[in-house]
Formats: sequence, structure tokens, C-alpha cells
Amino acid sequence: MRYPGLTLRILGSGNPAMGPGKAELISRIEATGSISAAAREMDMSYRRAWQLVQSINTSFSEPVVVTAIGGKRGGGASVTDYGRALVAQFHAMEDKASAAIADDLAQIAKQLRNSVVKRKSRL
Amino acid sequence: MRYPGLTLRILGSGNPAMGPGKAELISRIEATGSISAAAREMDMSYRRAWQLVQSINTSFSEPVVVTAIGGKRGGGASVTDYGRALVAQFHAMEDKASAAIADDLAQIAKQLRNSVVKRKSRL
DNA sequence: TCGCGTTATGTTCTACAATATATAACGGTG
DNA sequence: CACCGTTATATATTGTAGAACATAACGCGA
Repeated sequence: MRYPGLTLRILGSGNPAMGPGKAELISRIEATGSISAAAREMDMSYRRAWQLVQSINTSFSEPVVVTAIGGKRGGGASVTDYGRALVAQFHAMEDKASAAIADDLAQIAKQLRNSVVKRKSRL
Repeated sequence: MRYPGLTLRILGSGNPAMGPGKAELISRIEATGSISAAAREMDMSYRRAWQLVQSINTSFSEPVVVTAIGGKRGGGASVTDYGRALVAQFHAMEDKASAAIADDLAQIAKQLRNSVVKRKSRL
């Protein structure tokens, strides 16, 4: 389930440490076992994806994504248990925040010219 | 009270219709009675501030900021009752969302290398 | 009528984010 | 050993958001 109408970002040192984009990147790394594959899926340059992984790993005191160079598949990346828990918690937080303001959101949505709640076309 | 550790944005048509920046801009327009003064206070170009006001006004079905050209002060801008209510509601939503995830936030903050909760220096 | 501060808007410039491109190192496999 | 796909990283290019700059219109007050 996505969370239309709301965007949540958690901050570390003033800069976003976790948000929807990073959470999705981690999930895709977990699914594909590769930073580059995840980047391709998200139409993102490998460099950027790698930098985001760097950012994530240095933001938290425990590693979220671990990587390996070389090997049968040329190398790869995997998500730690900690990382999985982190993403799960982030989504849980999205849920909670979304639920907490659901009423307001619904009310405001009615006052929006083209609410994402009504139309999901990006145009 | 600010809301460290969290950023909330509400979306209309996929694009942010309201967020911390726009909320602050509206408040400063209300305080100063002028888009340009508010822009100066926020170290923002007048053009950008004006564009944000445009964006806000077209996002919602009712005007949030109304303007006047010419006159004793050269013109000016004021916030409608609707706009005031909107900003108040947005801050209330920040409060609710913040409260809903406060526990998670506190827990995650401990795992951040340099949490904004611990240090508020921007560097 | 002129000047002032503002809104309103167009045009140009710039800083920065993201991409694109290139290259090296790695370690399995054929 | 050569090859492959990956991580890792440096450098160059591009796209674009925002700033800077310019200008017009407005309406009041001196």
C-alpha cells in the first residue's frame, strides 16, 4: 500500500536520512541482490544509487547494505537484518503518520484542485 | 515549536501542495503584508516567492494569498481567513504526525550518527 | 506629475544535482 | 587465462531549479 497525499522523511543532522526513495532503493537491492540492478529498475544512475547507499550506511551506526566485489555474479549487495528492520519500521511510521492525519488529509483533498486522491495520473 | 526529525508534505496531483517552506512563506506574508518583504526575510528571490504564491493559490480551490498593486505602500499582499486556517491545519497535522511516530523517531534517533535531536548545529 | 515600493512577468545567468562516460579491481566461471 | 558483471571511484557533461537582472503597470502621496 502506498501513501498518497503524504510524504514523510526522517532527518539526521538536518539532512534526510531516510525517505520513500531510499526505502524503495533498499527494498530493490534486497530483491535483486545488486545495487546496479536496483538502480536500473529505478531508472537511476549507478553512481547515484551507490552514493545513496553510502549516505544511508554512514547515517546509521549500523550497516544497512553490505557489498561484495567479484564472484560468480561479479559481486553484489545485500540488505542486513538491521536494514530490513529499518525499512519495515519506516513503512510502519508512514502508516502511523498517515493514519494520524487521515481525516485532515481527506478534508484538504476536497479543497485541492486536482487531488492525488482523486486522480493518480501524473501528466 | 518546530518538528525536528520529521518533514511532512501534503501532495496534490503528485506535486507538493503544502509543506514547511510554503507554510512559513504564508506566515511571513501575513506578518509583513508583502510578498517581497517575506521573500527578503527568507533570503529568497521575489520571483520565487511569487511563484510559490501562484502555486499555492492554484493548488487550492479557494485563494490563500490576495494581492494589490499600487497604493500608499506600493501594493501588498494579505492572507485570507481560509489561508490562515490552512496553515493552522497544516501545523496541526505536523503535530499529529509527529506525535504518532514520536516513539519510533526517538528510537531511530539513537541509531543515527549525528541526530538532529541530539545536535541542532547545522555545520 | 513625479517618485516610491510593490506586484507581475520575461530573460539571462549560475550553481548544483544528476547523468554520462571511463577505468580499475575483484573473484568466480568457462 | 580471458571474460563477465559487479563494486568503487574519478572526471566530464547535461539538465534544471533558483537567482539575478530588467522592465512594465499600478496607485498613492508629496
